[in-house]
Amino acid sequence: MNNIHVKLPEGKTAEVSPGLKIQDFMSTLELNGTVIAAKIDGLPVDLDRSLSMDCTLDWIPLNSPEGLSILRHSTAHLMAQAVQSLFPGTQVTIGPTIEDGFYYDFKRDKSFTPEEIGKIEAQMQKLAGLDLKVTREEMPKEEAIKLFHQMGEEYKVAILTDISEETVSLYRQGNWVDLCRGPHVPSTGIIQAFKLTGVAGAYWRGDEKNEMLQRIYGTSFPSQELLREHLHLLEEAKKRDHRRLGRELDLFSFHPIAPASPFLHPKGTIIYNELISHMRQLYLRFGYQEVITPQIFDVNLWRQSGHYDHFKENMFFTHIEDREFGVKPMNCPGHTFIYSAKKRSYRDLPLRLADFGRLHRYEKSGVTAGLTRVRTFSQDDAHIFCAPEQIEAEMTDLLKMFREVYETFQFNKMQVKLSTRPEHFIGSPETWERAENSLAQSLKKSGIDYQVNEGDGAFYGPKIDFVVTDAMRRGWQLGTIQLDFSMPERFDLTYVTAAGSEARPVMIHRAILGSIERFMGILIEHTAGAFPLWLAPVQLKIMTVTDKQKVYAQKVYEDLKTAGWRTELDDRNEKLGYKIREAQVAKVPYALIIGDREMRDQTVSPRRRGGENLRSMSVKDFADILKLEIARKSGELQ
RNA sequence: GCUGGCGUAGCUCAACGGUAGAGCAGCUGAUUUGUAAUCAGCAGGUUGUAGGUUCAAUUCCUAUCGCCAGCUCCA
Repeated sequence: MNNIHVKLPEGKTAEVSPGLKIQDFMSTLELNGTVIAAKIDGLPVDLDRSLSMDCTLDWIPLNSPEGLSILRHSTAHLMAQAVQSLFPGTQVTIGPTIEDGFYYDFKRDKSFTPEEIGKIEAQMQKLAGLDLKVTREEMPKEEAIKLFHQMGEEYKVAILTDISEETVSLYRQGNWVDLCRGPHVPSTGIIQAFKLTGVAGAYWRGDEKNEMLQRIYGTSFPSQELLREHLHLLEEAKKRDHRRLGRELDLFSFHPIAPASPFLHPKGTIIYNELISHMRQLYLRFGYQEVITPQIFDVNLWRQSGHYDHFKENMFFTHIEDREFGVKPMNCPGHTFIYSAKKRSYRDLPLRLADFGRLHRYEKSGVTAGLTRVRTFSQDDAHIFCAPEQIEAEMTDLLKMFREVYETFQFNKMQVKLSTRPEHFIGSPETWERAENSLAQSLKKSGIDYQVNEGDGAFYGPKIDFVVTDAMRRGWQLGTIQLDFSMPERFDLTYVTAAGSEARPVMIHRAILGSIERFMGILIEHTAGAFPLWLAPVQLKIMTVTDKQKVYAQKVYEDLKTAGWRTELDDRNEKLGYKIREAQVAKVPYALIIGDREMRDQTVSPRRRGGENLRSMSVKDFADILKLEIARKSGELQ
């Protein structure tokens, strides 16, 4: 038989005899690092795969993203093997790789206790220590169904039934076998550094109508060191958790008396109000008018708007004088009444109404979390009533505004998603198409890259969602722009065109920060609580070195306070280092040190949060620096 | 809502069938201090709530509320 030609990375070609296993071929080469799988013509395969024809061969090293994913998938198998050896009768279902780890869902009547998780980990160590060979075999689907049926693995049978291919692959390690596409590590000994990180219930096929399975989460790394690093990173993220910082910095609290409803403390309220006043400044520039609308409406409003049908289980209701009222979960229906309070002309459009009104949504217990999912909140909400032909111009303005806002908060990476017509929709397909096109058009015109989420739009119109990346490289969906043809219809909104005929306006729902509360939570984690000067609840902390400077410090304090700076005075009889530390821990942007020298020269010595010392200067000079920093609204991220 | 875990002083945690202890924070006093913690003393708790088992419950059991991790949902 003729030899075959194998193209290797870096352009080399090797001639090998057909049937040679990749791993045997590998041993003839000098490879750097650990290769745990390979690619034949771009398709990932196991190392025990035989080379049968001319091909291009690539290596998948353990420390590559693909290699890591294979390692984790194999670790999931190792875990499943451990579970089934320890708890016979437990059925396996699926066990995919996820970001930073993997999970495996099991069918077992009892859930796994922490002690059992420990045992599973130990068993995994043992199985890894045996360095079991992981081998692939293929068989006809029907045969596999029989096999898994015999084994009592009914979930695997269900998965197999849904597979369209006629041949499926199985992986064996020791006496354990699983249905899997692969590839996998060549032997279990490669799996060294792993940890099981959690247990949780999960519905079979992600449907809450299905039975609940027991999910075990875990993660796996090429080395103990990398695993430790990862766990350390998790610890760091915990330190930035806004719930923890919210308490430590005295920003907000929660109480069982009002579940999932934040109490904003004075310092948290400053941030909240600064965020709103920041948006108000933009509204002035972008032509918005702020309105205030009722909190509670007759349920008929919610019937008319369609929210009652779709979301009544998420609304709060109250009954009085034989009328039923619903607490508003959103502002838009209220705004239609301002629109239609008088006869509108095309000259009124676009009409941009902004509302920071408090909203209440009954979020199911179990889904709420800190500030990021609450039952009462407000949004930087606005509705733009415009003529259909104005959509594109409005969009251009909006995109500009969105970008500007996110840049201010140093969310420098922004991902944009355009969601199109869903299965169930209202309005005509033509209107939808026109709307989707104008959204896409404006995005392109503004030079914004976006991805299309087919069929993910709201039932009343297409939308654009904005996802930003924070300092911990986590994505957060913040803003949204939604076109709405339904609400103007339902509330019979009209305007008189230039030609004198009646026409239907379009409504654009939009929020940039989204929920202010949630945005605060995200911002706290993004900045690690070290807010830029303009947002900092306490901007300056004046501290004396000894009691001798008390009077002068008091005067400096009064001056800065009168000038409008949020200032605190620390003239306690404590050592300077102690005071500095407190200010630093409280993440106050500037500490102003006042000792004998400053008193003599009538100056202050500013120290920036983080340790940088500025030269001594007069209060006036310092205030100028502050003003500049405020004007830029900038700040370094920690 | 579902699965599991956890509720002890303001915070972080200890004690574990014999009615609770530390550090930090707080208060008082001493110290007068120059860029991330001076020392000493004092005070602080119906052990989330309600039942039950027991001679005795913070500890064991049940229910309930809340929080946490996921799942489902998110106009």
